[in-house]
Amino acid sequence: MPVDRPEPPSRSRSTYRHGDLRRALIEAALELARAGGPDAVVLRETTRRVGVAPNAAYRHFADRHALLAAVAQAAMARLAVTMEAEIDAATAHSARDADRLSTARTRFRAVGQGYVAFAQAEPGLFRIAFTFHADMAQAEDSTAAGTAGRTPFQILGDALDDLVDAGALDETRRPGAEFLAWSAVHGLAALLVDGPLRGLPPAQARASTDDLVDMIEHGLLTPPTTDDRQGMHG
Amino acid sequence: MPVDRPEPPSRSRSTYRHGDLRRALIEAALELARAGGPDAVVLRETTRRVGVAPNAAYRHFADRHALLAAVAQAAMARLAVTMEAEIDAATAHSARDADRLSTARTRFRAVGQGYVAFAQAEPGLFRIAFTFHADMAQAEDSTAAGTAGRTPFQILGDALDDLVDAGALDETRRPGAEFLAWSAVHGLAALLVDGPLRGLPPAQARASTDDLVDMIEHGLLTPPTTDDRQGMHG
DNA sequence: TGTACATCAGTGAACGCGCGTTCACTGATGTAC
DNA sequence: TGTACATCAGTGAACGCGCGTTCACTGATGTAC
Repeated sequence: MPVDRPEPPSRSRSTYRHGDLRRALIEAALELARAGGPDAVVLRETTRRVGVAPNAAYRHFADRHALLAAVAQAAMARLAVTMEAEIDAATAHSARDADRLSTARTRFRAVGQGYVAFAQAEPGLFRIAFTFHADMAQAEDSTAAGTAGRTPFQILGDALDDLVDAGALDETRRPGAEFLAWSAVHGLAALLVDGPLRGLPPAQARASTDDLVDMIEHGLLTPPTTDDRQGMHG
Repeated sequence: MPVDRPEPPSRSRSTYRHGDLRRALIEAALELARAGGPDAVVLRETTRRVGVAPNAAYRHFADRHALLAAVAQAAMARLAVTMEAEIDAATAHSARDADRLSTARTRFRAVGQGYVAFAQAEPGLFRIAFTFHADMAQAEDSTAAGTAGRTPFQILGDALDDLVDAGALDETRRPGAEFLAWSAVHGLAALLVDGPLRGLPPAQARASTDDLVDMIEHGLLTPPTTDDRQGMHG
């Protein structure tokens, strides 16, 4: 029978020394980050929560920074999950009578909503994801965890590609569009997390995000006119 | 001869005990923040740099947090100064043949450029300004330092008002426009400071900011169309 | 199947460090007479 | 002008704390024979 392989690691196994200390440490550290951001991720407290000696962490992480980096990566993965879920929910609603254009727009909007919703719901995780970012734009080692999965950056890029395919976004404006859209949405998220928009009710945050996505869409849609920067060159 | 006075004080004053310890501490702490962000602002190191006993700080600040808050306020003031300077430089260039519209646009663009330039040039100060923000949107105690001066938020608001006055921005879209524009520019700044755009050459950052401001202008200019969110309601 | 052995995940104790904050003080300053 | 005094900015020493990291170790595990 295909019984459990001699595999040491697993969630609730008592077969090995601990089971899966590395994963347990990351999860405990994630809880700390959730509550207090990057500064709250303290090695000793992490091991304490797992019920293990402080130095046991050094079997799995070179030092505190390595733990931080792993937590940041996990936080980024959670952001991606939230975004995917938001996309699924939004497209499921409008799947019936939606044409290609409106579907692409719905998806694009959901990308922004998911991003902002995560930042507001999990400010600590959002902050650590960017404090120790592992070059999110490059999706090189995103396959490390095996589950592959799109990064937030890839999710955004795909949504923009959809807009192009649906004819909502001119192909000539596609290059670099990620960074424009990303900046706008990230800025709102940051102001909600760390800035003067902290404490805004989620409903208002959603409305603001809608307005912001409108601005992005219109801004990206409109072809550049020649005299746009005349003030700079006059 | 004007030999060194017995003065313990800072600049050149010999009038009082130290002269102006509070200001000296804030300036030393600003240097720490410049180099290492909020976490680098350490009370003991601050007093050490000023050449004073650690507990001397408690004559001027209730605790470390109060020092941090003062540094954040000073950093925000420096951001405002950079923005004002950018505006002055930009409008001086185009002052000759510029009409009202292009002047308003130039000013608006300079607001964004100044903001992003400061973030890139002084990431440590930019970060502390927002980590311990004292409700920047409310300009209540901005007169505390005596120099009054507009806050970054006010500068942005005034630039938007100019756009409305010049006819570049529809009055109906003015309310809330600060937060849309601010989000976009702040996001780019944040990605440059803390995110995957870190290390982008200043020239490219300027170009990206121009693109972003274009997007904002177009996005704010275009009146909302009724079917914009059909994907959400279908 | 049983035994000897190598591996290496987690232990226990300790380290040096720098931190924020407190206490009772001291001595230069400005002021009242 | 001179003297006594109150003020309070800065001192010196100490505190308890929790941190990250190191060391030599131990003992359960998987493996070779």
